[in-house]
Amino acid sequence: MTPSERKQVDRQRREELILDTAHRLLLRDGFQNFNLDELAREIAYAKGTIYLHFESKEDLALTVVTRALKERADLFERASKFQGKSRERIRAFGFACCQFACAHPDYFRAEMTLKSASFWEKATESRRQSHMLQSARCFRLVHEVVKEAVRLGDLPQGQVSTEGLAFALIAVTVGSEIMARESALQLLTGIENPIASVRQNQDLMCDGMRWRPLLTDWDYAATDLRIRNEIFPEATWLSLQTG
Amino acid sequence: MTPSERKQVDRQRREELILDTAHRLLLRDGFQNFNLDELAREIAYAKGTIYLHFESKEDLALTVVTRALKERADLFERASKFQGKSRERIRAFGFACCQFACAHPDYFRAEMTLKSASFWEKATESRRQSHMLQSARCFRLVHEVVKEAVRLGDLPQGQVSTEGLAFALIAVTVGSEIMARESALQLLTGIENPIASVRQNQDLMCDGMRWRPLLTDWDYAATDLRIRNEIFPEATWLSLQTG
DNA sequence: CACCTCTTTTGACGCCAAGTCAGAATTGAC
DNA sequence: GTCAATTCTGACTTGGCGTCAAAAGAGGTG
Repeated sequence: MTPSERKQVDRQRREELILDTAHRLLLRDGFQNFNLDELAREIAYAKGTIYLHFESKEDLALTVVTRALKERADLFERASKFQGKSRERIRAFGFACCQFACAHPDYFRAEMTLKSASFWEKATESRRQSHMLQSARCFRLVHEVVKEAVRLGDLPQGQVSTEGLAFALIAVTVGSEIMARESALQLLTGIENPIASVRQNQDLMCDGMRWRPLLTDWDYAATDLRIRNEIFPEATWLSLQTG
Repeated sequence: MTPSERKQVDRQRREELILDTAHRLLLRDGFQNFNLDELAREIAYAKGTIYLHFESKEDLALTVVTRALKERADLFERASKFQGKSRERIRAFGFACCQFACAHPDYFRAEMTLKSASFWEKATESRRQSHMLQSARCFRLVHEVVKEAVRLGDLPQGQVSTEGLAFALIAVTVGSEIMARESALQLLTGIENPIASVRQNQDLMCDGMRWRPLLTDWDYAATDLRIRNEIFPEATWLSLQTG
């Protein structure tokens, strides 16, 4: 390893230290209260050093969020490997969503914050692009399964394009994840397990599309077990649903 | 009118001036860039005066957002008056959502921002409560129709509670409204008309619940016209959908 | 090792905006 | 007209983002 290579590696390591620490502080305090002086103290580098890596507080926060989004896309990638009927395959994505929601319960709240114009435009172009790239990965993986389902005849395509169907799945998922964490709404609806609500709504949406086999025509609990065993052996939340 | 009554009225008027102006500036600049010195200049009162009405910048922004949410609840209230089959009645809420989305396209983005802990806790208790009150009004109005649909046998109730079904409708709506305004996703999905996407997804969700009459078994275009004529004569967006 | 140059890191400082409060202005009673 | 009470004000304090001149470090040379 040449000295200049070593420098690169050191720099990378430092960037990860910044990101890990920033992630922790962001979770604890939220973006508004998240403080770069404190971050500098925690990582034992000067504040100026942070600005050697990131152009602004927003740029840093976007990078933290994009890292989480990449995890999501990676989980989706794994989910897409599941072998089975098309609706079982899309169910594996639902499983991935749960896995992700457990690891990053506040993800979508953060995602919404950073999409406000005043935030987004303060981040660097390259970081915005890499966020959109991960976002597109997620969409494409879902869309592929939808297209295959249509091709196989499991999913009747009426007026709505395959893109529109993929969008519907994403919308119901994101909406459920966000709203199920609303404490006021939890009280009103009596939701105890946000994850179960998300999956329930995904099921309703798939049934609405007439994506076969319908919920009542197949043992999806068995599918879930297969998904866990074959794709996400590390998943721990599944017991919440049945127990 | 006594002098003290007149004072009350003046104060109220001033509060509305603040809220109207703040609303405009918030839309233009977003919460981050929204500046109280500028607001003070625009309303031609000193900054201190703003603090006679609101405890903090967050408190003010929450009040602006709550005013919009009240409009939403009022539209829902009107929608609930529609006479027809239960699924037509819930469709009137979908119509109200569109009406609201036209008036406040950025509403949900703002709603998400203000629900982050660091924001929410800086507003006064009473303003938080009045936000939750309007939120609950929206939920209850939807929930009433769901319960009635179950009672009438239009909506089979399986595992999911009526609250869960109402939640599903809200989740798909909010999720669609938020995601349909994501410019990156618009590109990927080819969504041109966010409003149409929202309604489409609501339809899919209702079909998923087997809420009768199903989309294919009823002329809902005719229902939409009735809803407009009878409940929302001021609506202008409906032509977008058919045209 | 001493010296010099080039790179990297630093943290005190400038600046902007939220929130405060002592005093100015206004009101209304007598 | 005077005075007390109320209302309003905007200069000031505070806190945190982002900068940049200077300090520290790295590496080469005699």
